Amino acid sequence: MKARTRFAPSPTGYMHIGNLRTALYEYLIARSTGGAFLLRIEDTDQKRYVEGATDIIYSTLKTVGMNWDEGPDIGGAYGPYVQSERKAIYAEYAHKLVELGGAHYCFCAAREENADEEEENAVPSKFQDPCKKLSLEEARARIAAGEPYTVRQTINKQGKSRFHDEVYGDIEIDYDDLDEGVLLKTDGFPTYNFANVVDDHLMAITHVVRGNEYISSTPKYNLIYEAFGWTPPVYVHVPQVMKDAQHKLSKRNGDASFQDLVAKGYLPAAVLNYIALLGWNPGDEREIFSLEELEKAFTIERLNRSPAIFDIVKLTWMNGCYIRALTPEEFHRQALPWYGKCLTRSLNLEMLSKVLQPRVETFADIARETDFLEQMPDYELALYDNKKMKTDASVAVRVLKLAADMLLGIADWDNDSLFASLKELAAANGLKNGQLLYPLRIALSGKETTAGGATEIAAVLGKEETIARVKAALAKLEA
RNA sequence: GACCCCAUCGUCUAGCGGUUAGGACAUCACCCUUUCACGGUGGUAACACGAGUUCGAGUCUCGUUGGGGUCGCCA
Repeated sequence: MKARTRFAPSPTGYMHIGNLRTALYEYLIARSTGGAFLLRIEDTDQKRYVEGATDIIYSTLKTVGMNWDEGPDIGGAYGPYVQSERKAIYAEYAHKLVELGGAHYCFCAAREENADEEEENAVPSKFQDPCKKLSLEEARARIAAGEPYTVRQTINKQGKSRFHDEVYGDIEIDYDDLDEGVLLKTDGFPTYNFANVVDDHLMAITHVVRGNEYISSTPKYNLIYEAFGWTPPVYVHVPQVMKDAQHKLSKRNGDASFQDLVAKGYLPAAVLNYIALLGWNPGDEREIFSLEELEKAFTIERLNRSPAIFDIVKLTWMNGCYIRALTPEEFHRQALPWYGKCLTRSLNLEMLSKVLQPRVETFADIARETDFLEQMPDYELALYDNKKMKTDASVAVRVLKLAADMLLGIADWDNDSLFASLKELAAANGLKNGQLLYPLRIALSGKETTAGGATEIAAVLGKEETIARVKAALAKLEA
């Protein structure tokens, strides 16, 4: 069966990780069945609209390669794809629904935003709407007189409502537990509860994929489908992405959005790969998936029911895998802008990339790994003490003098030549490699650990700076 | 509070009545090694609890506990 799915975000700001994952599952359901994936902008709440938010949605989906077949920008047979442009459609269907008995006009005032915080009657009662008793003629007369109104869902059914969800199975909810919510607001805009039903039907959506917070209200949507005589879609409710066991991942708590992660040096493909596995697994032990591979491997059956905690540590590991899988040229190309942020000195950047690629997990690690290249840090002479390498400050003085002389004569300033020459020098003076290389690395970096060894650092720094640092180190040792 | 959902190593998960409960991240040890990484090998670590069904339960049923969600003219 060819599925038609939709990603229907509201343009309220960032692309949240949970949203992106939902979009991914929608995309995968469409692609894995040879169906269509569409984009619909749900901007029925003008108060929450954020300038530029739709551009973030477009660019995020494009960045990760989730191309849509129909949408506001490219059109399609079921447009328009922006809800604010469909206002007349909702009004038409809302009035129709009233005639069909699925809704009624309501003149009650909106409840205060900050109504008595802790309602003393702890027993919440279903909203009892007096307007339900109004005759249609009476209601229409009041509307004609200019009185503000809403269209509110009418729920007169008794007993149990049942529906099937692809992930959660059969769910049963008592009709008495359903609220008669507003479908069309005073301003003429629909609420999500109404717009999504009308649009999903009109746009021939076959699979509705959304967060499981919508499970409770699904029976209400089914009532609307029923009243119109429409067939409800296949429901695929997905569990939440959590920050920890108690809290949902949300921008409000300062949790990372997709663009935050990219800005922190994560690769879009790695982020997408990681979130795909947050609630889905292939059934075997593969973990690294490109979008194309996900399209092939994905099935709704392997979606999970329990919430998943977003683990930045594992994402970081996975990002490291993606970075190492980059060709050296591609890594270098992507690293360049990051070098620009923290390095001003003239360095052998190709060599630096070679050293860094297997050692960084995100591009943001570059700054931490290269700080000493920009400027020698202050360091203790005790750094020269190393039992395993059998070195200390006095050994350092001796070997650095030897090295300084030899370095002057090296013509091919690259890692291989440097390493070969230094090895030879060590052998000629009865030294272990480490006794020569360890102090040299300290002299060049002033750090206990560095990305790359002594000769690699020398190759990155260049001849002039290397010799200058060795001389400075000698001066410091002999002071 | 009512209703709905969830429950396997710290985390993501496999498991669909009989397993030494598997993998990945993290962690620890060792190997490799010019430090650090990468890579390799090995280790520690889980079925929330209680009944029941069954010859046999992580797997099925019920309950308890814990957590989450819904109860907006937000989506």
